[in-house]
Amino acid sequence: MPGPIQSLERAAAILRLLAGGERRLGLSDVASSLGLAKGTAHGILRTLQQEGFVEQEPVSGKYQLGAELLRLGNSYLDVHELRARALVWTDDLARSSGEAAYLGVLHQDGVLIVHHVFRPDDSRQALEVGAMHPLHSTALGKVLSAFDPVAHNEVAEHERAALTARTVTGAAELEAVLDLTRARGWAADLEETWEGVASVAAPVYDRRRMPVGAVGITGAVERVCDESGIQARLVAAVRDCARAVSRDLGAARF
Amino acid sequence: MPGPIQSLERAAAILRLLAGGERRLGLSDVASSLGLAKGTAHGILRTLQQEGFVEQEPVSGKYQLGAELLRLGNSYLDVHELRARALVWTDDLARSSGEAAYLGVLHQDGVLIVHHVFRPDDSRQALEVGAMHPLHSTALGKVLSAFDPVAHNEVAEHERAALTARTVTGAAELEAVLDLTRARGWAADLEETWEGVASVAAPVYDRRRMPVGAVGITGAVERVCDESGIQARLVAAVRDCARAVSRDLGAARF
DNA sequence: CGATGAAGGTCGACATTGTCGACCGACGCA
DNA sequence: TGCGTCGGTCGACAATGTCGACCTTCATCG
Repeated sequence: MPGPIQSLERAAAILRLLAGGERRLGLSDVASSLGLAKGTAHGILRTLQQEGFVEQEPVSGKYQLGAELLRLGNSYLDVHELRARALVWTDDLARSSGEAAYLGVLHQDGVLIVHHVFRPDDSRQALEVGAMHPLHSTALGKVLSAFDPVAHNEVAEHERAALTARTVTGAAELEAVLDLTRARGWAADLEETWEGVASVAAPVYDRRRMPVGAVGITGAVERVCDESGIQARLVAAVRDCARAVSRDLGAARF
Repeated sequence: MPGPIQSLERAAAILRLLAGGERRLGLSDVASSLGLAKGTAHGILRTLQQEGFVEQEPVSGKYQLGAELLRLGNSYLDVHELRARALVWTDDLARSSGEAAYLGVLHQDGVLIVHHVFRPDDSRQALEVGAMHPLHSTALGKVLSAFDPVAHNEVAEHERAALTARTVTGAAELEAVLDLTRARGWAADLEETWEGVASVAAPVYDRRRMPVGAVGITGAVERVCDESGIQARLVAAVRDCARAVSRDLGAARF
């Protein structure tokens, strides 16, 4: 396999640096963070700016991400087949469950949210499309970790942060949770990611019966749970939705 | 000014090609569309794939945009100061007007939607963050064209498509509309972009009193208009919101 | 069923291209 | 007024990306 293109790798590293770090970075910050000569970093930044991938504050000269990324990210959603198929079903899921519905796919070491339907009753909710959620503590993440071998590797190799007192961080305990998930075909998150918030999710399969994503709902624990855990009707609604999307994608009947 | 980096320009062109064109493109399509040797195109695509900016369908080998773009686009929103300041005000605007509220900025030859609050009452609305709207026919676009010289150049130089029977396409007529917009400080779109849909928008200024974006509302023409055009209370609500955001950004009092 | 063409991908020689580090002017601070 | 740091430029050098021929695979078609 021939080598990758150096300047592109560096440009990608710069974009990630700008995305992850502080709000705005100066040229020298970028250069020293990545171990590049200032001239080199400047050339890359200048080109990225010209293409709209980064913007420069005219006063201070600091750099930040550019609008073209938002446009391209939106185009990604348009092309995404899983998302297109799931649109109508997740809408129904949110309506019937009364909670916010999510569609996520594996991306790097997390769950990338590619669709989000707001909870029907309420307003003032932040949109989370494009956000990343952890693999080891969310219902979506556990489903992917349980059914997708690549996700399983990721969750096994990465540090698992204790986000709340209930987060499962031990390798053996997590493995047991994933076994349970595989056995029953769905996963739950009972205040393991955010205090007071619970979620349920189930896997979506493509035409070759490979897991390609997960759908789920998230809501306040007192609405979503009863004395025995997640309410059975919500689990059923989520699983029905996952099956419906899978069928839309061409997976064989269950 | 030293030259831009060739491989980066080409990579950006490939991403735009994938974003704009058909759903998926093969290696040869990409190479011939951009006039590149197959080997060259392959090297760039391989690197972009490695970085997550494009994905390759394992069967068929065709390429499409990758998930990393969505993640970075989302990070762009996090960093965007105008958007951060506008979040709460546009929320209020949607609530008080009962219509969907939008925040847009100039990007290339269009309006890039960076925030969108759903209409409060109804569900089943498509999210439009990341979408591009035309400059010459939408209220947001007219506001930007009227107050931002760069946007004015763009709208003057580009072809203005007739999206509906009411779209203003002539240069002189558009200029008159923009003059009116400048004079009264807001713009309207009465079924000039979509049949049955009207919108109002007003400009947002930064601390140096430079126009940096526009806020507006959009809704069915029978709800938004009365016999004299856009309802006065809606115009007032939009202008109040724009002033509030501008004040938040540090613009002097009006 | 073998020929054919077009697909994605690889390879190695070449010289274009991006990189490096010294340098420049501007700004802010003491 | 001088120092330190900032963003940005310049030119030499060779590392780097590019090109076009070539390989394998697959679907098509005579």
